[in-house]
Amino acid sequence: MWEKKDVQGLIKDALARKETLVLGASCEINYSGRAESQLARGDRVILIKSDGALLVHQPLGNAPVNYMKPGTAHTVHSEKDQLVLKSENLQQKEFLDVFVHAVHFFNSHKLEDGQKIILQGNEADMADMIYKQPDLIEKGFKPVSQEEQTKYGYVDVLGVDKEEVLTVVECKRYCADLAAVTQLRRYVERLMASKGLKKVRGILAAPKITANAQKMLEDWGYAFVSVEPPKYLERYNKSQKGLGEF
Amino acid sequence: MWEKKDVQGLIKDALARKETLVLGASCEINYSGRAESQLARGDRVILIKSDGALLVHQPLGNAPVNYMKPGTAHTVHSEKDQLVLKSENLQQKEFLDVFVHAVHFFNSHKLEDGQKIILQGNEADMADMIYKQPDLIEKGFKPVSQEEQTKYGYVDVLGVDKEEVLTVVECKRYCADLAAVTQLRRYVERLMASKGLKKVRGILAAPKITANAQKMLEDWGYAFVSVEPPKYLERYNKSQKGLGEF
DNA sequence: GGGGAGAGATGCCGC
DNA sequence: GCGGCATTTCTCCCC
Repeated sequence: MWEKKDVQGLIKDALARKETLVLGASCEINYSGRAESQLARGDRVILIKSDGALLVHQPLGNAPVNYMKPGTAHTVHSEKDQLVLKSENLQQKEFLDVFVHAVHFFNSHKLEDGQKIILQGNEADMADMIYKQPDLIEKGFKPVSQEEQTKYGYVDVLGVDKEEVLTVVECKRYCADLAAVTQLRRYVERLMASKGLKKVRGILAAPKITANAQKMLEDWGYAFVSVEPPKYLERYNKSQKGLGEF
Repeated sequence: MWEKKDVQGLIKDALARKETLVLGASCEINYSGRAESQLARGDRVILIKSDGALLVHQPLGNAPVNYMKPGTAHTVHSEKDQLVLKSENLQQKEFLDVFVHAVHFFNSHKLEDGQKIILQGNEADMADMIYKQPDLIEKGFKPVSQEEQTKYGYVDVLGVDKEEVLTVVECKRYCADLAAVTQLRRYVERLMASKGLKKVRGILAAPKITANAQKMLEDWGYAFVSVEPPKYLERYNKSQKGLGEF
């Protein structure tokens, strides 16, 4: 069993040495900043990183229940037989207090990691794919140069159709919703205004589209094209193919 | 120093007992699912929860670099003197492999927490505040009943101005952007169509608005009203007030 | 540093 | 389950 008095010293040392520290504890938590929160006593994992980032995780779920951004300063002290962790981010004007009732585990270690994650299959990769295979949109669709594209804002793919009508393609890697249609509409209107054109086509490229979004799309004279983002479920699809061969 | 062979057993036991486990290790990570990622060798903290959620944190930054959702199954085994953690979520068709080179620390514990966070100062609270103090929008603004509100969709506050013109108020707790204006526009148009009205006013209530959004708002004949969400920087403001008294 | 938009977004609530 | 939308969104990129 961990003595709170000992843990107080361990946390203090770990913070001073800029180590990453992990604390499993029964605690109460209060936060005040962009909003306010209270969390009554329960078991949580608290992670503090060398850049000052703090995360509080409950035993279930994906997202942290409380957190503080990098750049936060942390101090520990004792208060009426309680271990108190105070976190302040003065730039962000945010505050978080952890009142520790019991410590389940503690660890700290200097962690070294210069690697960056390589991620493939995002929306930019999807736009690249369409650039290289414009038939995915429709026959006769010709993308224009990348430079032209950035010039007129954040349009994913800009091109002309087989009748040389300027066409905006907005990519979504998920099921397209109302917001996606609104976004496409904004781009089309912006282009019509900036280029003084009467007709600019709008195409939404996504694996799926909701019924409401489809309706709004049609109301505005735009079109939907079903396109799967690259690398989507790649390993699953391979394993299924493997099974199918037997 | 931790022996990988020992840690393999510890992880296996912790998973079997549905404990929360924390692993500090040098590792490589590959992911395939909705996208694909590779992460070369480096030190990270890996958190696995009793519901199967997995989080991988690098030593810096707020967000996890890799993760798996609740419902994921985890197994450990040895492969060429390497400890390998394999995570599979068959419902989501997602896979994640962790190749452990060295273990810096490990802990596992059964965590109990039935508490839910209480958060105040979100957008719904902001809408409530406007309902109770309609003068925050403008003199003569009268909100209509909550039931009426839900009937026509997700309008934050629906009311009438001093000249009895139907008015949609969209709240944002942050600096309002182009998407916020588009959203307001969508609600106004939806209401005009469903009620057959020629004029419906649109008001964007937020602490700030970007210059572009302000312009688009004016182009469409809508208005901006500066409103701070409740509980915003409460503790900071109190401390400042305290200082000012001296 | 602000603005704009994506995210392996996630999570919540409604129907 | 899908749909619509907020999030203490966060993060990245570009100006």
